[in-house]
Amino acid sequence: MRLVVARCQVDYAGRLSAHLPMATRVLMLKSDGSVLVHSDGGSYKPLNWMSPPCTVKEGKNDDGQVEWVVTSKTDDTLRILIEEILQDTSHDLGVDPGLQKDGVEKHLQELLADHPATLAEGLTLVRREFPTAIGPVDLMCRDGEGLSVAVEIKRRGDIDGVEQLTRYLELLNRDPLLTTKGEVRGIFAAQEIKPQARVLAEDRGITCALVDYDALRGLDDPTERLF
Amino acid sequence: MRLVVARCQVDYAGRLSAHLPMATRVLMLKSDGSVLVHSDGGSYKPLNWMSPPCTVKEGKNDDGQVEWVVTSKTDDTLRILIEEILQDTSHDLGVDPGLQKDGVEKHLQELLADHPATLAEGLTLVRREFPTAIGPVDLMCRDGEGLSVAVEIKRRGDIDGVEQLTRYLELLNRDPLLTTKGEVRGIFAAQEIKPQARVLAEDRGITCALVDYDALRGLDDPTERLF
DNA sequence: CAATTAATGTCGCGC
DNA sequence: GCGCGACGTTAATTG
Repeated sequence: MRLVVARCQVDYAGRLSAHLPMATRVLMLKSDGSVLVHSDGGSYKPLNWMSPPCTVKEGKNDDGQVEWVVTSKTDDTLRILIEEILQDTSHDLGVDPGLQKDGVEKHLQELLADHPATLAEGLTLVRREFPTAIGPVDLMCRDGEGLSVAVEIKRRGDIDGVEQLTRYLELLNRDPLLTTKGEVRGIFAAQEIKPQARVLAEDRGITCALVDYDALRGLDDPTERLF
Repeated sequence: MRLVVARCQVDYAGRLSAHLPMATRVLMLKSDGSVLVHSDGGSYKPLNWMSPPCTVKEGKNDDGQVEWVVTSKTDDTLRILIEEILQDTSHDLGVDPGLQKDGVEKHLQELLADHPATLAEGLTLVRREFPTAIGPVDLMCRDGEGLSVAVEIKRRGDIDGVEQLTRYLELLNRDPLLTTKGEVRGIFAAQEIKPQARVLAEDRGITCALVDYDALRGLDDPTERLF
């Protein structure tokens, strides 16, 4: 890992063209050849970058100025013209042991699979990742009357999720094995449901269920935490 | 902007929980309080981070080790336990003049608006950003027989774009002014069309059009480039 | 490898 | 400020 602070100008040509005027920035060169150009603001996204695999070539342009040219196999090019270097350090970081996550959709699905009744009275799990021709339904359940219920789980429930569940229901309702006692119902479960999504869901007869992640986690054995 | 290279352990609690074991990493502290934790790999996304606005508090934990606690208004917390600092430098970068872009969907829309006939024989432009109750249609056109044609433009055509165009068509076909000579047709134009999207489009009677960006650009005056 | 889907997405525009 | 869609989305997972 090499960290360079420099006054530089950056030009990118690839899927689009982009240009950064001369200014002081931080250049992060990772050991896989990738390059990040950061300013003192914005969020974690660099102003400009090159994704690995790529190679950096240090040289001089026609005017004798230092220029780095970063190229990838897909013909993307990042050209960094350097006017002045304020810092240039290198460190051996070694391989990172990596990130452990807890609380994403997969985990939410596990919790709801263990406690389907929190979604609707009398609901029991039939199968997780129930397969259909266009992809798996997050949870397939059965309610107290023996009716099939398809559950789509999102962390943030927006209109796309409702469309997705609608497509599943359309398919599932063509299956005579699932509809013996009546139409397959849909439940749209999310930690947060956007108003538009709620309206669309109700319009399609889909039930919305707000999920309380912390409460669900509380139902589980506390020793099961990752850390 | 402060750059720190250190052996550290990181824990994040917020919308999810995440944990990074002790290892050597780069910590980037931006002047708005945001913090990025980078390893020597991955792509431009840090292993962990805090988005602005947030504040960093340097202190010591119960064992007397240096600990940074980054907090935001939304109760997100990033805890960085520092074992050893290998580098610690600060620089005044000033405000970045910012990025200029060229070549994204907007530009694609301009090009297709200038050359609608590349989408379908005899197509002429009626209006760009044709307004409907649920948002503007990218291009509203008319074909050789005087039929209305709605065009949705994407760089990458996936299923969402087809759903979007479907919703537009549903609305447009309720307008008697547009349907005097027959139903409004839909064209889904993109530089790349995913198989799923193509199937769904055909199922709904929507025509798919692959757009050749370079060829289109060739039809235009080359002096119009931004830089 | 391609395709599909989630994301602490982020970013920018319009209302 | 919220809602919505684009993004050089990126990144992970699965067939």
